[in-house]
Amino acid sequence: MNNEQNRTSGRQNRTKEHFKQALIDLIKEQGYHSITVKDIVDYASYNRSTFYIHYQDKIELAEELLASMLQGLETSVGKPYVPGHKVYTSKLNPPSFNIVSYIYKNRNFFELINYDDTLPGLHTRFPQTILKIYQEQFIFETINQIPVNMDVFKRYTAYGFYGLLQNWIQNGFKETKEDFIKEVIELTKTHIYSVEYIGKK
Amino acid sequence: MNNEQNRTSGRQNRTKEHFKQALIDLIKEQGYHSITVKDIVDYASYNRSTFYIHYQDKIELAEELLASMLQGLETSVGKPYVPGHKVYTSKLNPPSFNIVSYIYKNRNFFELINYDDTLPGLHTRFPQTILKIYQEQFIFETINQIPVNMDVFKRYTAYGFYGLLQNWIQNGFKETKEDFIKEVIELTKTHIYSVEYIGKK
DNA sequence: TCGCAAGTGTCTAAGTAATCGACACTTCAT
DNA sequence: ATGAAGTGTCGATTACTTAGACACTTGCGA
Repeated sequence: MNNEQNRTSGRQNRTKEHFKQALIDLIKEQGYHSITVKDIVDYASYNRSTFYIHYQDKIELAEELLASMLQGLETSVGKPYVPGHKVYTSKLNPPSFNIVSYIYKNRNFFELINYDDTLPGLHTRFPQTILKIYQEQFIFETINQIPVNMDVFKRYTAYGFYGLLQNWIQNGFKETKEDFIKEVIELTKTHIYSVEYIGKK
Repeated sequence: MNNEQNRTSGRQNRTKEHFKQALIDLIKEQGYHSITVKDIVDYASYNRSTFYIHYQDKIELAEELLASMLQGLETSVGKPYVPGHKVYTSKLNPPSFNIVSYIYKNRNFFELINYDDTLPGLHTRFPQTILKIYQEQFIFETINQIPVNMDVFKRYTAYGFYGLLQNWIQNGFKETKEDFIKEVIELTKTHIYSVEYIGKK
């Protein structure tokens, strides 16, 4: 809407993206803690002054990178999924499908979970975000016609799904997106036959 | 040397690199021919005018990309290799090793050989460059103590090596750099026992 | 323990890369 | 034939990036 913002936001965002990308690559190369601001600007071919125009320090960059990726993950899954008395296990539910797509699209970032000295908070906040998505996006009330504690069920399935994701990522995305999804579906079929949403009316 | 050039060349090069990277990604997404200048600047988040500051058209960008990568390949192999009466087949000769490293480092680019509608000239000029390197870098006169036509020998081994490289790239770099190199060494051992350079004095 | 190398965070003046918007084209499909 | 989309160019404007200097902190080796 504001012309001045629109005209320049592209440049600013572009620059910040380059710093983020540099941070990702450098973490893989040398680990997070040993990275200096100088390393980042050298890698991204910017002047050190430029870095401080955009970020207070390395920590702020790291936090913005993590927050933006997890935010993107959340927003990429779309609207809450309401099956409405319908068996859905013949194909992966849309939110999980979108999660897989988003992670694959940004695999360069998510590969950071393979590293020990990596983005602070990644190893805790990534699975938490998966769980949050499950909690917010799924509206089920019974599983296989049996009422269940949905809070427990969502936590269980979210972390189970996270475990599979982690394995997929750590193995370097050997399976295609489609094969991985298929694998998850097959697994799900073995113990979940239907999920139901009991509508109000 | 020139201060004014040094200060600004970083910014220019950075921008051009972004256009090159955008072109690589877009070729993989939609093929070379359907890409427009607008696609490139949109993808790289630049204004269309900026593109024309740096390049005349898409073709010039494509040619510069190809030329710079093949130039980098050539210069990365280092000095001419002179074994001097020494058996070398226990390890890969340095030039080939450097070629493998360079390709792996720039695998994002070299993956373009997997595509049909790809960078014009890539499929012909890439192997030609390998051959050129072999022709310029190797100074051998006998193989297994037998004098050979070096022109024929270099062409034969260069294209053989190229075939292995292509397979490695097309399979998504499944083998590590080290494993691939080991494989080439083992193959070489089966038919080449020694190469010699007959010095003048 | 001293001293020095390397990094941090901040600031200003200056240069220039990138932007916007408009123009006159050309293609191409409807 | 008519409009949508892309091309190539230009000039004026903007604001991003730079260089360089400053005072400070850290850490390590002599």
